[in-house]
Amino acid sequence: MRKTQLPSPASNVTIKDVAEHLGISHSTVSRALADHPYTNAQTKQRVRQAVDKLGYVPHAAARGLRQDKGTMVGLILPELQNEMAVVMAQTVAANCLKAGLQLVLAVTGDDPNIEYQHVKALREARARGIIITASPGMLDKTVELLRSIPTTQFSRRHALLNAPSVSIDGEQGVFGATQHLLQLGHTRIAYVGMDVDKSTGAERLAGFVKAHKQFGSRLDPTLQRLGPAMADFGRAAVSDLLHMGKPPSALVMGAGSMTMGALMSLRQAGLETPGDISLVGFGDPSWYALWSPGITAIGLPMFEMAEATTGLLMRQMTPGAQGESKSMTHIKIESRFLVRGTTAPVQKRSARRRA
Amino acid sequence: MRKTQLPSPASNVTIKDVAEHLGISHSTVSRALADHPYTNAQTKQRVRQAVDKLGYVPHAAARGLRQDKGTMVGLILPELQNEMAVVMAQTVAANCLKAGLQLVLAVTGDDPNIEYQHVKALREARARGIIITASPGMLDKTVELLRSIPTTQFSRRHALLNAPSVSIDGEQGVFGATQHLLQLGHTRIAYVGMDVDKSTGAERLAGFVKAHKQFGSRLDPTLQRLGPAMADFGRAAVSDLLHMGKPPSALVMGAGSMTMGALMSLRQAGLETPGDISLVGFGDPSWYALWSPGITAIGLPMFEMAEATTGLLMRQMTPGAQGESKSMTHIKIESRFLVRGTTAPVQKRSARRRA
DNA sequence: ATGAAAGCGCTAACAT
DNA sequence: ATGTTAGCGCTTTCAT
Repeated sequence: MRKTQLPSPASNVTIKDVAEHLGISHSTVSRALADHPYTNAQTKQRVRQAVDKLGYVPHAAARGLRQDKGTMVGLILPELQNEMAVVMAQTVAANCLKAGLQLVLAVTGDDPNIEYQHVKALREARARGIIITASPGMLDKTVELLRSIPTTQFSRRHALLNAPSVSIDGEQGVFGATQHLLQLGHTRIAYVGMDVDKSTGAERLAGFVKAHKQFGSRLDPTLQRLGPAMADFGRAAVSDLLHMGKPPSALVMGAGSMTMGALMSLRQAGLETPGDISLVGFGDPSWYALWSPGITAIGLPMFEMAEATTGLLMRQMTPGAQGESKSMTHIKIESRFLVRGTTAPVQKRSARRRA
Repeated sequence: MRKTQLPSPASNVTIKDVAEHLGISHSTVSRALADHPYTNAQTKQRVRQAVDKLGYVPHAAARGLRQDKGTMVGLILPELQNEMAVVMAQTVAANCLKAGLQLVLAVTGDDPNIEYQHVKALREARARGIIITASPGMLDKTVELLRSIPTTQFSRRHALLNAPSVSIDGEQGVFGATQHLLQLGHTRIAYVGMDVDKSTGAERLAGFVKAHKQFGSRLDPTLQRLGPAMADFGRAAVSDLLHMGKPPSALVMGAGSMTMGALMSLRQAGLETPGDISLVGFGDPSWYALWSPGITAIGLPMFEMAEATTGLLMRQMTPGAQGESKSMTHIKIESRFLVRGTTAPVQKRSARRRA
């Protein structure tokens, strides 16, 4: 079977082929393509035509080898399930586009080995920068690798990694939510959130504790349920809470996925908010507002966070700001407490159990 | 300021440095690292140690140049707002990880120029494969470029691009929903969906029309509202529909984002489902089931679709299956109709307007 | 304004 | 089992 002569498929056309076709040297072609200052305008024209005609496609690897830098930016996240992750991806994608870079998305599932693998690949590709939500058990070698790449931490902050960060003020957020409930007269408030091995988990729990202390309210350890950030854990934890001898009259959720689970559990138990129990959700997916009677929530300024993170990374990637001059920036963004319909003053009779 | 001698930062250590350090040839190092069959085990050991000690990091571009292939797979989507996009990204990410490839995520906003830019960059990087939801106005040069890369189309299908595809059977889905409503006695059913310039938009509308024809029900053109796949369009369209002299008694939504908008509009108008009006949503985000009374919906087997798409791409990327032997595969996946609480038999009095 | 030539870091013959 | 050598396609001096 003879090869058809379509210009596009199997294009191994190089800069030399173009040069030969035009009877000029390949370095002239290179210059023309790069819009080099001292290049004949007419030559440029001819080169562009030849390029089109022959279907020449530059070889990124060759260029990357010469210039010792790649064209990508890495975004390393534990998962994509929450809205925040999606907003991050969108924002970084938009900025990459503007900068002519490619976004490499990596999902770790919080597995330190997978995390290492991604960072390594990015480093090998001479990635321009990395935005990462560090896994709790990040490997030393990963940290080391990261030190040689402009890095910005997002959401979680690793103790040993000396890179700027952007995170939510989870303590303030949960504190506000708890305070709100306390002021509403609730005394048995439960907190369902993430394990303290994640910095975010620890902070949010701290906010819960702090609010109780500050209001002189007694803290019942059995009302705190910590686990993985998954809907199912939230569901199970809330179910369990509802079956206690003295169930809580209010719920503060410490993660978006868990809020989903809480809703499932409540629905299954046939309980209503805020009639039977008050609820403060975490995060603010658009449907929270739609839910009747509207879910009271710890709202995250997602776009603001994403922009801040991307901005921090871009700054590091710009030649000027690098080196010794970079003062470490750690941005903490406050959540906005959104009072809607799922919280109300404590009822006389406690929440009834079952449907 | 003298440079500290940490092995990691500013690592320009090459394979030659490692060789020199060990007093051997650089090709031996290369072989050791590549686990070449005829290599002394002890040498391998020493090489690995030296690599660790010197902080050598392979240069992906150099390797890529030699082997004329990159390490990435592109996922090109119009947006990330819907759950399907997230599931796709997750699935592709998981498969890339297994294959040791990197996922490059590109968001086009359905802009043909941006789309071209992304495809071009991927082609230049010698990407291993691409999964794409083609924009309605895809440029010819984009199509041409795509022909030289293993490509799989997802969701939408471009007429001129000769690549396998996976898509939802939108016609079947909307047909089923409409039929359901028709059988419930509804005669004034509105359809709010995407413009017909997208293949998906055209198909879904076709399902709506087909159901009416098949059931001998009259089709009122004023009950069809087509526009961009955005929540706001859905909201506006439904509001408008509700203010008609003779408003519809049921709504079939042709896009997930629009369903969100419809819910907003209904809430704003103070109407209840299914009491005042019946509603069939599109897609099936997890909160549909939670919504009381549960949103009746055209459910998409998202994981199945994502797996099928990825599988199709992987097959093309494997040496064996390429070339003339590839019979074009177009997979059409049926939606699952989920009857929940927002649809009911038509009421005697039509939906009242306003709150 | 253009050509000639060197070399980026790696792999893969080809020797030995 | 290891060393030598030749490029991969490009950018970039250095000449001219």
